[in-house]
Amino acid sequence: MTESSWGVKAILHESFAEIAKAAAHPHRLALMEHLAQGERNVDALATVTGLNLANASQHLQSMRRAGLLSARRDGKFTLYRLADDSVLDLLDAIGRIATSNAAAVKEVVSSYFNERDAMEPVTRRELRQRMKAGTVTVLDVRPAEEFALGHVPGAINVPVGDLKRRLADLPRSKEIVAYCRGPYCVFAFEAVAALRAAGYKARRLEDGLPHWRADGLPVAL
Amino acid sequence: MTESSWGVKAILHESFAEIAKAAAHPHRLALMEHLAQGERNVDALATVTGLNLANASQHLQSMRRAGLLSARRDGKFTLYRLADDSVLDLLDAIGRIATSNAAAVKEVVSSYFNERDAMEPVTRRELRQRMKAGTVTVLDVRPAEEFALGHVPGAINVPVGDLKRRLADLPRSKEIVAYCRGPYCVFAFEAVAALRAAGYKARRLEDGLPHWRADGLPVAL
DNA sequence: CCAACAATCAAGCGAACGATAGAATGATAG
DNA sequence: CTATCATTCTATCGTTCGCTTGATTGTTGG
Repeated sequence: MTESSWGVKAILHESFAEIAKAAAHPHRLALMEHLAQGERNVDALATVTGLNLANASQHLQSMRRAGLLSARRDGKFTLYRLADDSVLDLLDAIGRIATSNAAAVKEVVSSYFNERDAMEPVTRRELRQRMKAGTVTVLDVRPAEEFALGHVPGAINVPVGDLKRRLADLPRSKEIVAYCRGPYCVFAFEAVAALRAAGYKARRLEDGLPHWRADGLPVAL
Repeated sequence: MTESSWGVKAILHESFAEIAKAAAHPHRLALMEHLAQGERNVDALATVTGLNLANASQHLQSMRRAGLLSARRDGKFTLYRLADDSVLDLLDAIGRIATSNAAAVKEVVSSYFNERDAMEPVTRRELRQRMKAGTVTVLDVRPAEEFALGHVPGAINVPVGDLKRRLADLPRSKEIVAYCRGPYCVFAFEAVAALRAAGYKARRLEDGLPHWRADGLPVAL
């Protein structure tokens, strides 16, 4: 009985290691960040991450084998997506360890969080209430393709690169809440900084669309 | 502004990958499982995991560099421990993905969970209440050294290998709740099975001591 | 100061990984 | 049925990883 547990432990640790290994590459993390926004085909993912097609395909397959992704065929496209919301938890856990224990990350984060209180994010709960009350403008600063895969209902899509030239689209009367891909997507930080510089009252939403969706909150298409 | 974010993303993904990589090895996962029980020196960890000393030392150092572990010197010993409770979250997230998406793990888990309802674990909250009411015997089936590093107050320590010959130490009147190192430590499953075979009423505690401690519940020494 | 022990360091080896290019497969549209 | 496009497969090459061995550093106790 206890002899058998030797092998069991080994099997579990080996399986766990395969999952961690599948997440343990910068390119694969980038791919997952994009996949968290919604289903995408290989070519689109390769383009957006700047990877060679075959290379992207191999990374995606290795993550699929490990159980991080699932794939389905649609016509001549292979559409990949995150296997599960638990994959988001994994990414969150890694991020939390990084922000508290990795020097490089602490530095980057603090350079974006320099106005500590001011950058304090709006919670999903709070945003939901203020949306109902109509006291806030929601701004989605991701690229249009990602916006198209799902966004916070009523949000305005202005990719961060277009923000300066499209300030006129945004009402000055209400506070603006900006969001993007996730807790470590810098677009929302940059957007808030730019908006404030232009005299707007702006804050960012905690995390991004993937967490909003995983929380069971409504998503518009 | 948006040009700078290219590099920022790369830095973050690289740092995140280092953390995942540090967790992505069966031996390192085994080491962390033991460290979750409390501080240990290199030699003790090498022995308990069956690793060569230098090898264990190298694995521990790589995890320390990645921010998963911290170390302190005590006399001629180097005592390692988990850097943070967030490391437990990482291990949990990996485990959750494994149980839902990895074939090998699903098989192992289902073989231990074969009596689904019967194996349903006791929650920490429930155990705490029943401890106060005195309606339960708590059984710690980990090795004595780990018990010594901290255990649920009032728990009886009977390492799983000694269980059959020490059944007399356990009262038949109350239900027994067994726990060990964590959600994937098989000792508690085996103990519950053995106890039931001997006519006891027994269940296992959800997770193990590390989660009990991380939850802020009292730990005795 | 020296002997004993804990841990790390340094070098070397085989195995696994990651990227690339080119061939092969699968699916659709004419 | 063929041409085309999306993706995967195969082979290759350089790099990194993991383990072992033996030497080195650091700390304690006599």
